Amino acid sequence: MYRSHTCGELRIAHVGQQVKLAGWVKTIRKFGSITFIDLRDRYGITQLFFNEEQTQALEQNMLAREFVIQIDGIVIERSNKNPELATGDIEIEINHYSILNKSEVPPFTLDEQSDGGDELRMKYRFLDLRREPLKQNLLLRHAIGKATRNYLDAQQFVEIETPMLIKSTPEGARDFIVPSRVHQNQFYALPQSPQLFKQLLMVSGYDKYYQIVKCFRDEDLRADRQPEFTQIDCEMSFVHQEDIINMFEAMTKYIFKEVKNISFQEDFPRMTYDEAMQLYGNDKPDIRFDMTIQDLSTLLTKGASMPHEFGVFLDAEKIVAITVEKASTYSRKQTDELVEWVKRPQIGMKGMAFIKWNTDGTLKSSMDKFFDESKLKTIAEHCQAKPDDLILILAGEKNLTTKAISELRLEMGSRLGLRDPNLFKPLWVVDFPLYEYDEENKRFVAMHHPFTSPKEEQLDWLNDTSKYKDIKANAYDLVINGTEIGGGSIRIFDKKIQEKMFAALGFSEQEAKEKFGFLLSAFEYGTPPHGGIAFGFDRLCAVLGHSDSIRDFIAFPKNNASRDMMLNAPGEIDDIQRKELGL
RNA sequence: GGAUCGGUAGUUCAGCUGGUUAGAAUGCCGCCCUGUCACGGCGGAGGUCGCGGGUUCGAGUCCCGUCCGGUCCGCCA
Repeated sequence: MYRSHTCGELRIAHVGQQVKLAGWVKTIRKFGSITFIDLRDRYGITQLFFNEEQTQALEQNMLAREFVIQIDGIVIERSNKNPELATGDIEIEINHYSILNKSEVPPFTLDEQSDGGDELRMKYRFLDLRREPLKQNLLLRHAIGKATRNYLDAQQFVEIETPMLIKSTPEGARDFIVPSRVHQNQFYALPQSPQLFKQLLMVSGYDKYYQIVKCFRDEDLRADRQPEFTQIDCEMSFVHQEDIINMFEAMTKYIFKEVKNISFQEDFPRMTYDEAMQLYGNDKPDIRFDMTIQDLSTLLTKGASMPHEFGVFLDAEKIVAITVEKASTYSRKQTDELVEWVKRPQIGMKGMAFIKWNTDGTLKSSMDKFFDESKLKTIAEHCQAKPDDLILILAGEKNLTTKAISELRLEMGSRLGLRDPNLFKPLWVVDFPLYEYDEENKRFVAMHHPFTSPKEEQLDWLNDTSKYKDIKANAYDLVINGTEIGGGSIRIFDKKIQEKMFAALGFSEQEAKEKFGFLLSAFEYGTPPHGGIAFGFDRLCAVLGHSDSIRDFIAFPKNNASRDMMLNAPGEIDDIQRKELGL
């Protein structure tokens, strides 16, 4: 027996017991003839006490950080207790210890706050995972997964696995491709999601399905995007949008309660896509703070109600503003800095105008040459500003300006500390457009995916290209704190409508049959009405863990360039493999 | 595909307008220390300044190229 207890469980009540512990040497603190060692395992830290005799024995053995040791000894009460530590009331007086394995000096410290850089810690991920914060993240992930399974199991969902080696499909993200050895010059694709399989399972009659499942997308990465990621993938039959939203709102509440002991008393608010875009410039609004966007286009563009000669506004397609409360004291330096911020290439604005409504009632702006004080006041009032507020105004091309004001709003929220990570503000965004126009390829593409059903009352509009941009879908996203946590839709279950959808997306009948024939075929054998949702499991973990980066919640993540720094993958394959695969 | 920031001791970083022998902290090694828990004190070792080229009397510092990493845009139904 290597151990009788873990390093996290001994308490004052164990005093006097003979115990065996095993773990890693975290720190060694030597005081002449006595020594303290913090022994660590995943359950916690227990202090070991080496008396004079044992300390002398230690010196001969060269114990060092991260050695794996086993000890036996007696639990004693500490004379100096450490309230910071769960086991801080006791320590183990050593009778005997043995080194189970030695360790090189780790390349970075494995404390709460490591001294190592990202690159190094990724390379030695197995060491980084010994650190408390990452351990907590993985335990949180486990707890969320467990709560999810508990909830769905109680609701009679069945977890069913779907294949990883499937067929490449058009639309959507780029597929990861796996060459087939048996069938030379043919390729499998790894699933971007089990979308089609879960729909087929509905046809098969498994009316409540879920799976916590890996998905793969061969696109460039971000802090919140990995090439392989995990979804909580769900689908239900005989449901309307309302049923899905209720079911998974309850699941979300259950997870928060189980994992964070946070109760949401009220229903999650709902907002249409159009409202979200108008008020927040964004389909995943962070509603922890207001600072909603005011549209000044009708007031200030060419031919609009207020006459003026400010060319930037006259030439603009769209003029929008946000009101930053109690920020009228912003200095010239601070506003200049904000102007530079919006001019960065990532934002891409040419400039920014602002109005300060001072506490003495006067108004000062960057456009004083063009607007007298009464006009400034009209604009400010239009923005629902009050004295002591600062109004930031952006003008330009419609899409760019919308995106920029949305980013500016989030930036101001961050700067003013309005994005409290301990506050969770979920909402549903509903009524997404069915189609989105792809400027590059001059055609409509499915905003969600090609199996999403249009609003029933707009079904006829599928026959009229001019109405495509206005068709809304039975699609919904769950957003928490500005992060898209989940998204889904009620699916098309009628073969004719599905064919029409494929046609609208520019597939020929031949192509549709080739790519999705099995689905169309299944639609001929009794498909129930169905819909579902998929949650980004990694993102959910990150949000609950108060982090922006999903990497911290994945045991072995990839870096920004899709590389596994520890394995140094991807790598070359040898000629024999290459030949076998016909590459 | 693009923008941007970075690469100097094991590690995290400083190193100004180019100028003696490239520093700090931490880690590591040695000595001292009986109540620490970020222990403390004293001493020591440790560097091809990512790589290649160029400018210069002289390059960690300036220029060009390249590789690697971070963040973001495009992309991600």
